[in-house]
Amino acid sequence: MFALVDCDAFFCNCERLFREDLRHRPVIVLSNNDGCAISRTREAKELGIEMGAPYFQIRELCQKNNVAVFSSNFSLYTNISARITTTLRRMVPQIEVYSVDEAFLDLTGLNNLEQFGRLIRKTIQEHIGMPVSVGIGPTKVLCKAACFLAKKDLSRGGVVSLETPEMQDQVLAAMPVEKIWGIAKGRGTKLWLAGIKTAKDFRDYKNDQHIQAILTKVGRQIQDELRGIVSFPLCERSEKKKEIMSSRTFGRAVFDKRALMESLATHASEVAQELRAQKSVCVGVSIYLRSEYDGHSAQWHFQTPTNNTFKIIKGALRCLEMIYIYGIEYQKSGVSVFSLQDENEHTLGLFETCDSARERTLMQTMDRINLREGNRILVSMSCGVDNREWRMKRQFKSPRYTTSWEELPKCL
DNA sequence: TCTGGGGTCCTAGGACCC
DNA sequence: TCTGGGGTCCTAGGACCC
Repeated sequence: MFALVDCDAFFCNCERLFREDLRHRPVIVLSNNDGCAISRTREAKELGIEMGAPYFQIRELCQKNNVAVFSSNFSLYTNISARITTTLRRMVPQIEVYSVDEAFLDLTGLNNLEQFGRLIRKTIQEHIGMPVSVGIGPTKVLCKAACFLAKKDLSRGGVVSLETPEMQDQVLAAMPVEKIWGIAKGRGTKLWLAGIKTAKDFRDYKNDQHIQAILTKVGRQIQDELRGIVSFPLCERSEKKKEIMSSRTFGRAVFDKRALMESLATHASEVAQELRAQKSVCVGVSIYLRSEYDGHSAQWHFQTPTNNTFKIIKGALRCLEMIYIYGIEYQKSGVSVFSLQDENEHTLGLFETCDSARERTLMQTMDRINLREGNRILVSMSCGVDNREWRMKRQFKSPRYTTSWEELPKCL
């Protein structure tokens, strides 16, 4: 048996720890540039503030209802998270820290699990002051389902156990399929089309091959977990990240290449620092730019096995340079980039005219969206990179494969 | 005017090899 | 004009998570 310990409205409750006066007030925490709400307390949810709601749309609502609004403070949240982890480690032999606000616990050998769940809840509340919900079950997916109910149904006191088949039946039958851990909109729609609407429908669906076909291996694993068969064992996560990214949207439109270079250098050194902290060496760097303005993006990769800040910055800047050259080359050669849009002006894809591979993609996309006669398709055109309004999203990534110097020859 | 940032895993398909 | 079979490795892109 496992347990999932999941903090309630984690970022908000971190802020509340230092503000007694906020205890009963609605609180939200905003993303970078105060763009949108990324954490809401129950009181804020009740006001109708959705996850990811743009702040400019809810500002008035917040003012009217005396909502306490915070910009995010990630170093604080990381610190609180570490304290919770330490407390949990004292209570069970093995835990897997799944994210900043969640951990799975191995409950093997324990009795009275529901009671133990309540003890965990009480301990974290007393030691740190953080409210948590606990879900207990034979697999991680079932723990998640239990936790989902623990958060939703307050009468359960924040702890739900799915130890018995009867409880599993009851909870899964009331759970829409897209609420299952690992099933979101994309997979949810596919299941819906197969007539599978609840978690119980999914668990009891007999045609495993069909699930394999529409949801691939992951879908089958999730289905097994719902049946109580462990597909995702508890694992102490490797401290070594496979990719390290630093990215931030600009607060305002950026046209200036120098400004891009400067912020790229800052990101590059952040990434390099983290890379060395985990004693890794990157295989290369890549950068990714996207203009929210017209949806165009550009990326470039550069192979450079290093952990040296200077070299990483240089690599990133070189990528940027290549993007500029690449863009300008496009203009010179007269190649146009077309974006295909539907009648609502949603971009369906970007295509170049003189590339057969892209043309194939275009055809496939046309097939996929099932063009019917009478559909209005807008084709807009743009080319080049320079003078573009780079507003969104400049990412700097160390590559997928990070390793130690000793292992380096293997990945070259 | 204003919609985050950081990750993981899987698959398809291309390039390449014998 | 015809055009094997089997394998590996890599990458882009999709889907999902918090």
